[in-house]
Amino acid sequence: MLSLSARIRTDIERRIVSGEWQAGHRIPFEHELTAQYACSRMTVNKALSALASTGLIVRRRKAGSFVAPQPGEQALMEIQDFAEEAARRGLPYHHQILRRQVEKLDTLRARAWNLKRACTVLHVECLHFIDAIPMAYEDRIIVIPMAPGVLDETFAQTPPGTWLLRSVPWTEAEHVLYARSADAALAALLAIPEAAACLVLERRTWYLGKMVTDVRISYPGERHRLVGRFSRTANAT
Amino acid sequence: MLSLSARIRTDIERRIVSGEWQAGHRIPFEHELTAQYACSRMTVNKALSALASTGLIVRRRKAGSFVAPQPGEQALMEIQDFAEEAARRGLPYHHQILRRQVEKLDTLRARAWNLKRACTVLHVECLHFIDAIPMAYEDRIIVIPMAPGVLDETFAQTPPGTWLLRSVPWTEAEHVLYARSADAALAALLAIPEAAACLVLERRTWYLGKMVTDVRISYPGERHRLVGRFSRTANAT
DNA sequence: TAGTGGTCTAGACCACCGC
DNA sequence: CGGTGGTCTAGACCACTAG
Repeated sequence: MLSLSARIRTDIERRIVSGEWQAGHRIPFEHELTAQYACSRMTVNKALSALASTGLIVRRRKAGSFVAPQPGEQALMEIQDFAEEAARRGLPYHHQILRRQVEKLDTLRARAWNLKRACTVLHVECLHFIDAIPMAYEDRIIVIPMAPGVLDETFAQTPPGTWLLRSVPWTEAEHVLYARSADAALAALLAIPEAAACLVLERRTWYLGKMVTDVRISYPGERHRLVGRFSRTANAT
Repeated sequence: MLSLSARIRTDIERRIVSGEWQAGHRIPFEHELTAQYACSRMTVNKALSALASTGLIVRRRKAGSFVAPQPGEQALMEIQDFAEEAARRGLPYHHQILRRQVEKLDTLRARAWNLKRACTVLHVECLHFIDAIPMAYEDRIIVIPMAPGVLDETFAQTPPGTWLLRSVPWTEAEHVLYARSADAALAALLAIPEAAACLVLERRTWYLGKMVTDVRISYPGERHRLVGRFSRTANAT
């Protein structure tokens, strides 16, 4: 049993994550929702304030409330976009697609990718360069039905991670971080000595409980650091 | 200019992080705060609800509102307590203090520890064992004035990270993660081959803008993984 | 300037739960 | 049982800002 304000909030949330209301879409005014749900303005305000505090919407006096432009990742989630990172540092970025093919995963191989069932996926490998130096090797599968349009995308212009962030909604994610020594193949790709230490980030993303993508990104240990910031001060009002 | 409900919230927040109100302390009832701040109950309720949603307090009908037992870390912050991790996995834990000495850091050495000024600190090195296998090497400095009582603590019973978590409040933290190859000394301590890949976590913690502690924890890459989970669904009501 | 969100009031009813 | 928090109402005044 949800409270009315919680129901209003989840109703709006669902429309946003489903893509029905895209970034920039204007949410009904408080007085409209008041009429729609037959409740007082305070109840609506509580729902919208909660959404604003999570960053899902932004509110402007006189203008209204709008779906926030960025799906708004948090902390360590932000590290994904290499092009953006390079731009911040004023360095040129490019990427290179090493593989892009549809694969049928049998049960065994599916399990290796943390999928429960056999499945048809798009398998992509990609190298990321910042200032012409290889900064990361990305090995990724994308569950095709979860990413409509992915088969029309070559990733020539936009690397797969960036494309997915822009095109596919997600609700849950998991990161796993560990260090390993580069094998010969990885060392060659990243132009580092064999057995050099690498930082490996595995990221799995779901939408409403269904796997969207599973990616393993390997960074040369000496060239990359992941940074996360935390604050315990509440971020309201 | 803070709103009244925000002021009530930060007033209570400050008493909690300062230690004036310890875990389990009962916060004044809503009607008491209503009288104290000469405002309506809704205003007080908004402040307390916000604190409850961040996990800083817990609220129980008929009983009242209480400072939450755990200071409530988030996501990757939780990885710090080895004893707890070992207990979850049903394995024995112990630690070994390799160094514990007061040091005067000159400006140069202070900068190496990310401190801006010369400073007197407690320097601690510690090895963590799970199931008798070395799981991490910890190299830490503690800014003595920020951790009252630290000079009376030998860390024989409680490792420094756990002691700090329990004894010293913090408001901001930063994590930096990277991979490196173990040098001879680290390899010997962790009982791994020289040049094996290690995951290094640097964590800096501040209280109201002043550095509390700076720690570098090195994990054998093959023996440890850091996991973080994220969800975009709001976690209220 | 008019309309929006930001905040607050002084009530109200209810569910829950410790006594 | 009585007191607490959970939620909601039907107003109100104000600050901000887009048009």
